[in-house]
Amino acid sequence: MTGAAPRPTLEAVAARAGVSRATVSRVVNGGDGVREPLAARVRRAVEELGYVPNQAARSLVTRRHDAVAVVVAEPESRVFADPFFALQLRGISKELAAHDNQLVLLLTEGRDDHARVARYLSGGHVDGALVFSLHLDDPLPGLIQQARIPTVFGGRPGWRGGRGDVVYVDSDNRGGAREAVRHLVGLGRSRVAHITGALDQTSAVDRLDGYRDVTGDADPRWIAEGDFTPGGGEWAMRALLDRCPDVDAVFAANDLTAAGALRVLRERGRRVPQDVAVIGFDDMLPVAEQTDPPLTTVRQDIEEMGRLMARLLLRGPAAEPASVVLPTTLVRRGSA
Amino acid sequence: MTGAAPRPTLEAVAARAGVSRATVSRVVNGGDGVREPLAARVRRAVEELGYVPNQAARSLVTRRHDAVAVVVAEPESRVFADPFFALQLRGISKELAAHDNQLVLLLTEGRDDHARVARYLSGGHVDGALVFSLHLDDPLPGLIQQARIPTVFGGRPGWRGGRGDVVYVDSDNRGGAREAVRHLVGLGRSRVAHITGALDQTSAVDRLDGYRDVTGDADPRWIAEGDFTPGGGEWAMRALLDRCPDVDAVFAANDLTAAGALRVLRERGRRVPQDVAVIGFDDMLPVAEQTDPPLTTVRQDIEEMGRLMARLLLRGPAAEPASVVLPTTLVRRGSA
DNA sequence: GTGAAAGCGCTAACAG
DNA sequence: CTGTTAGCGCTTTCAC
Repeated sequence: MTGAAPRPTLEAVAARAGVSRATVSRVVNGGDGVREPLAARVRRAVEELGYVPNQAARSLVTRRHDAVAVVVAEPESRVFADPFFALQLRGISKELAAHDNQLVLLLTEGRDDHARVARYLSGGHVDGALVFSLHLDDPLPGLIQQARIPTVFGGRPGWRGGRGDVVYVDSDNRGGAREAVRHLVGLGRSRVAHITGALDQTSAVDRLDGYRDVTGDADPRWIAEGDFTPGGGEWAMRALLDRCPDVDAVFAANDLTAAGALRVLRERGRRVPQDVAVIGFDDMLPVAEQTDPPLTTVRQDIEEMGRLMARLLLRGPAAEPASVVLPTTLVRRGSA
Repeated sequence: MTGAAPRPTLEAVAARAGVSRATVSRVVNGGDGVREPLAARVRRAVEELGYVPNQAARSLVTRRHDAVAVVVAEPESRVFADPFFALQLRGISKELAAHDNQLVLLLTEGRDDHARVARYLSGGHVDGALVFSLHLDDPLPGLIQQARIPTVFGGRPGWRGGRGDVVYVDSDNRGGAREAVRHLVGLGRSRVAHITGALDQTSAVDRLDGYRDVTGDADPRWIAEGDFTPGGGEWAMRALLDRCPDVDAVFAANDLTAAGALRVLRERGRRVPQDVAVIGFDDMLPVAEQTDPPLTTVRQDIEEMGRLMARLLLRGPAAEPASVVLPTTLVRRGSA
């Protein structure tokens, strides 16, 4: 494919306006230092010809692209199902727009795509990349680091051999988890269980660590593995009730998991919070406010995380690369 | 932001390998017509220097980008909630990957974004655009046509003044709707109602037209406006039952709507399909197979639509621009 | 303030 | 086969 009709060049505009290419260039890029009558003539010529600068040519000399790639190493099916990601993307989108940068979303599904994405990033199409490294064993982050373009990760990357100089934005998962569990303990609960998230994601591991920080070497039977989905929450809650019928509190790795757990608790006739107190994580309003009872949960500002990722990337390599860990806050509702 | 360390150029590789730039270029681009020993030397130099071609420079001369933009004129929130879109995107993604093209997803939310997207498309970053023009009054399609790059629309664009030469891929919404309603009539149903989709989308309008094709000038009270969501389906079904208690069949504009309608029917004690037969549209498996009873519905191959859009775009302006309307098929399950 | 000239890094004829 | 030579369209010193 070869773009449609030949589009007018700077040269053409210059000829039409009776000035030099340099002058047109100046006008097109803000117009400082060009006297008004001339500038007006140039603008008219641009208008008449429908001139649009060729970005490839421009980038070739400026080495800037005013575009940022967002790389998601997940099949669309998952990406598009995850409200968490949508929120983060919105934050990114807003921040980039404010800096007049174009957001370029690169989806990868499978090995072949990795190579293409790596090539795209190294190829000089974008000024930087925002990468979601959702899984511990994802090879993409490594590939991207080799592309040697400024990169900010969403969530602490957990890939083995992670070098020290990666920049990421994350919530204080461990601290938030601690606060949740402490709250349960403060409520007088002494048999606090935990339903984990998918343990190939650092967020799940960190929350588990936070739980352990408070409970110490708790009986491992009080830890049930989930996967951040309601179904996983149900399954784990059942297992938990079967092996520890006297559980009196549950800290779930996220709100969806908690929602699943709540369903099972009701099904088994446990009252929440009287018999079993439940705390989630995320504070996704559509979930947390709709459950019965409304969910006490650890809030993280997801959209802000996205915004911050973009900001960190755009500020360039000037400031030393410092990751940011955002604080979380406990939101009390009815479930604990 | 200014890309990181200065990256090696063709020149550098040529110097290191002791050949000319042209030779390196040949090797890098497939290597035909370069004798093996030389080619090997070049490859080693490329390797050692970590050379990656500068795409801006390449595009400047080839006028190709091997990248295609997918433009979605919807806020992320909606895009990411819609499984329909995810499926289409998957089809596109696969087809583009097969042709070694990079998919660049451009999201727009609000006026400001439109300008940026238009600029991006005109700026020569991509070889073409795939555009989802979901709403009748969307200004984006018009803007994009002005960008004068090859474009294929997803779904018949309904914008006023639509020129004749737009290329789009769509399902035979009208024909599918006709088949559904005819099926209901063939079942002996004589009071067939319709719950529409969001009528600012052509797909909803076309399905309504198909319904009318069969029912003729039916009493307008048998038509209730929905919005493609389960909630809308519930609401519309209630209205329908209130004003036409003797309704014996419902054609819903999509499966989600049908699912909502089914809930209300059960709630009101109507048996499906004995008292009221129900047909949906889409055949989204997770929905259609999970309802009770399983949903009879009009299937469209959504992923194939995506694939086709990409194929149409990639084949270039060679073949005359012909839109494609894919056939639908009625899938019989339990509800009608 | 404005223009002339020199490239940015690469590919594509065209010679040899 | 390989090297030489022109640019692609734009920005950017540097003179005027």
